[in-house]
Amino acid sequence: MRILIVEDEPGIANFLRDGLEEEAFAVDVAGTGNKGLEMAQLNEYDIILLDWMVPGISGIEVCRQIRKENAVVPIIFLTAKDTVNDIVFGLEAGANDYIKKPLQFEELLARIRVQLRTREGEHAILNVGNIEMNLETHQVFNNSKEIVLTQKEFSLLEYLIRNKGKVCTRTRIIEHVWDIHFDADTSVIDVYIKFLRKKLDMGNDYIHTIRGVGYIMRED
Amino acid sequence: MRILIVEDEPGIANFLRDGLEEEAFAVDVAGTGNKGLEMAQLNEYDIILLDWMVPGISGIEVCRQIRKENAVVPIIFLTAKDTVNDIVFGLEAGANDYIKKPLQFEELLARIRVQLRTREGEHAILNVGNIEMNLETHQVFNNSKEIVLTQKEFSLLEYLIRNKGKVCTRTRIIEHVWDIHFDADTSVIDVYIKFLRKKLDMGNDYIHTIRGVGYIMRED
DNA sequence: AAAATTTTTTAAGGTAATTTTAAGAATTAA
DNA sequence: TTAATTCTTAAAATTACCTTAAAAAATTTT
Repeated sequence: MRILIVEDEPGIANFLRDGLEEEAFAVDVAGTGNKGLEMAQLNEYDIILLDWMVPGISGIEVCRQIRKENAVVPIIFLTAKDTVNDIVFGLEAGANDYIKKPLQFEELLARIRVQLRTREGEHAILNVGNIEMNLETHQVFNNSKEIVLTQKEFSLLEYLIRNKGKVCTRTRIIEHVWDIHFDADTSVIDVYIKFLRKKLDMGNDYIHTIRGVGYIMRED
Repeated sequence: MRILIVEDEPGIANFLRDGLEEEAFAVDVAGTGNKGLEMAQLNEYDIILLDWMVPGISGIEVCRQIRKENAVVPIIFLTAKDTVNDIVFGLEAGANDYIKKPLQFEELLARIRVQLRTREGEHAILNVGNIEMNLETHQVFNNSKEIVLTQKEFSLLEYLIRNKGKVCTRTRIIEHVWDIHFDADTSVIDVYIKFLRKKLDMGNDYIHTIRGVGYIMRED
C-alpha cells in the first residue's frame, strides 16, 4: 500500500515513515504543500496524511485541490488545532478523518486501517487459497504453516493479494511496492516473484505471469 | 502493559500515573469522558480505569460505548458512590470491577492484576519456555534460577511475552515500553534486546529478529 | 551535598541478512 | 528461427542489526 505524508517537521515525518514502513507501506514524504499537491497529482496513493500547517500552499487548499481531481483517495489530516470549527472546516474541505498532534502511532494506524477497510471492505487478514496474511502480526501462513518473509517479499505479496483477480502491471508493482516512479531498468520484480513462488511453494498456481504486462494472483 | 486512565482530578490522575509507571505500565490519561472514549477506540489498551464522574459524556456512557466495540478490554470503574444500586448499574454497563474512592493504591493494583489474569486465563505469572515472570514480586526466573532485571528490561520482556507469537514492531515497542510517540533515532531497543538475551541466556531461541520490522517471542 | 553505584541512552564499527544487479538460460510469440 | 520477455542463479551492494564501550541520567549511599 502506498502512502503520501505531507509534513514539514522532519521529526514527525521520519517517525511516521519508519513506523509505516514497518507496517509494510511504501511511503513518500513531501515537505511543503506545493510539493505534496504535485506528488498527489502525479501518483496514485492509497492514502494521504496531510499536515494542516505546512509551508507553501495551506493544508486545506492542498486537500481541496486533491479532492477536486480525485474523489476517492482517503485523506487524513494532522492537526495541532482541535477546536470543533477547525475540524469541521477540514472535513468540509474533503478530508475523511483527522488526528490531533501529538500523534500516537497506533491511533494513527487504527485510523488508516479504518479508511482502507471501508474503502476496500477487507479485514486485517488477507488470503488467497490456503495462503493467509495477518497484517497486524506480520505473519504469513501456507496451510497453517508459518512462512517467514522478508519485508519486500511481504509487501509484494500484500499488493498481489489485495489485487487478486486483477492484473498487476510491472509499472504498478514497482510503484506501489518499491516506490520507484521513473523508468526502472531492473529485474528486481522477477527475482522477488521467484522468491515468493519458492517460499510459498506454489509453483505457478497462484501467481500467473502475463507476458508483456505483469502478474496476476488467482485463487485456483 | 498499556493502561488508560479517564479521570479529571489532576491530583488523583497523577497519583495513579506515577504509581502505575513504577509498576512498569505505560500510562495515558484522559481528562474528560469524550477524550477517554476516543482514546479507547483508537488505541489498544490492556486495561482501562474509568472515573464515574468525569466531565463530558458520563462514565457509564463511556463504558457502554467502549464495550459495544471491544468485548474484552477490562474496565475498572472508580467511584465515590457505593450503594449497591450504583455498583450494579456500573457492572451492567459492561465494567469488570469497581473500586471505591478514596483509593488505596495497593488495592487498585491487586484488582488490576486480577483483571489481567482472568482476561488471559493466566496467573500473575507469565511464561515462555523455561522463563517465568512474576508480576507481583517483580521476579524473573530461568529454569527456576532467579534473574535480576532492571525496570526497562522487565517492561520490555513483559511486553514481548504478553505478545508472544505476534510480531512486535519497533514502533510498537517504543510506544508501549518507552512511551515515545515521535521519531526516535535511537538504538535503545537493540541494546535492551541484547541485555535480555544475555541475562536470560537464551541466544536467539526465544526472541527472534524480524528484519525491518521488529522482534517476535516464540516458545520453541 | 557529594560520591558512588546503577540504570539508561548514545554512538560507532563490525557483521550478517536483505535487496539489487547482472548475465546467461529458458520460454513464448510472431 | 528470431526477437522479446521472463526465469534462474550468483555475486555485489546496501541496509539493518548486533555488539561494545562509554557518556549521561537517575538513584542510592556516604
